[in-house]
Amino acid sequence: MDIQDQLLRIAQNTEVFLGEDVLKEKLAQGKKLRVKLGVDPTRPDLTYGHWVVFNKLRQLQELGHQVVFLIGDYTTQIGDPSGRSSIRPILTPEQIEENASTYLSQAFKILDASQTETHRNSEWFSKMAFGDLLSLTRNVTVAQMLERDDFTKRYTAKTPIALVEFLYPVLQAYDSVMLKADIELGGTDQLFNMCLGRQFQKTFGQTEQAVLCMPLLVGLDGEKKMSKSFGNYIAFNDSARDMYGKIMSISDEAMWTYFKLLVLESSDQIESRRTQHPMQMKKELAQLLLRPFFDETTIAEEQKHFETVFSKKKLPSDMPIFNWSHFAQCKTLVDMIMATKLYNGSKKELKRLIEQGGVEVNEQRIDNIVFTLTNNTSSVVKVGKKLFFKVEA
RNA sequence: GGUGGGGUAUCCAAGUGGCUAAAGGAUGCAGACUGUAAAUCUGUCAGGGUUUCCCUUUCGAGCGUUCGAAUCGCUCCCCCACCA
Repeated sequence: MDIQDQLLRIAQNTEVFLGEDVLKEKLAQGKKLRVKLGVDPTRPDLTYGHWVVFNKLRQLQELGHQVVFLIGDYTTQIGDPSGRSSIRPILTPEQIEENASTYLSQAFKILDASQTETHRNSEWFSKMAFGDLLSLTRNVTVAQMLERDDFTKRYTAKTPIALVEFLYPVLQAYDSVMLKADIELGGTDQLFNMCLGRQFQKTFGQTEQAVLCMPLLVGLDGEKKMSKSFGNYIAFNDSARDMYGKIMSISDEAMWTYFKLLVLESSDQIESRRTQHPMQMKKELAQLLLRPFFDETTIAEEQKHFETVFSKKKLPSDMPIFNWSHFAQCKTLVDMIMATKLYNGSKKELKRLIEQGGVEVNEQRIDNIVFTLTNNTSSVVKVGKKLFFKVEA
């Protein structure tokens, strides 16, 4: 592939692309580029939000470049004080290792493991002398720090910023120096840190890394970025059923960005999809997005389940079964539902749900909270939109 | 270090002695309408019970004043701003 095409490929879907000239030169020399991605091992569960970044890494692998995962084990041990999560417990090295390996095994569902190199930043930071850290911090000014978007926001909103938080960008930037990164990848929220990496590399006499910011994938609510802390995510570890259901529940508008960022379809392809029924397109999206994680049979089953339960409003073919003996202590239906442990709200919430018509027995709505099933008869109970179970004699 | 302002439920935020399990938003959940989309409307949103009512816990933490405290007093913890 010629250099211009490679650059186009690299730039595809990026929100920010800095350092194109330097990159072009390196490509002209036929250099195998080192592509850095920093990984925060506090939360091992990956979401589709990460997929956007992995897609870019995979593209770069396909172009023959070297992906370097940096596990921020050292920075994690200090404990991330950002936002309100300052209470977050500091992880032990064992936990960090475990998280890191979970992270990688999930990542390799999208990426080629054989073309990936991993490092830990404890390799250099654990040996670093305090004086060296001090001279690193000399390279950055406070005004510069405050320019970082989220610091600006927090500062003007008068929410606290801990002093350590200023060190994070510094450490991350130094990682780029140690890894001799040619490209660093991240979400747009990483822009500042990655630019600082460029600055540091220059100070250390290296060529500046190119910076690629991938857009943040919008979450299930259709507004905020997909993130565990907002609860609007689809996780790589979700069950096929959850994944399918969650994809079907995204908004039509968000669906097109999913096609673009996750499936990597061109705008022509997406335009032609727009002319068709959105629901049908969403089903296709779900199929495409489940493929790296599940086999075709499972996907087909989940599609069928979805159609039965939600489109036709019929009962699902499989549901948990409980024997009557399980409910020996139960007086009312409410007690029985609680006894299955499938409902994860309070008893009071469940009663409210019944009062509002959210509970059915044998497809008949229940409207009083003292409702009782006839002993030793088989019934199907539906609680809310998604929870079903069967009671058998 | 000095001065001033603050800490209320998942989040934002009102409330300065009883009518307050605490206004109003937002989010969530359920119902209607649908395509488990969006929009809209309605209800609900601390826990438990023998459920037109009763009990328990909750307004940063603790102690106190009072028949009665989110509200008043004392001590402590934390945050913000300005000045240094």
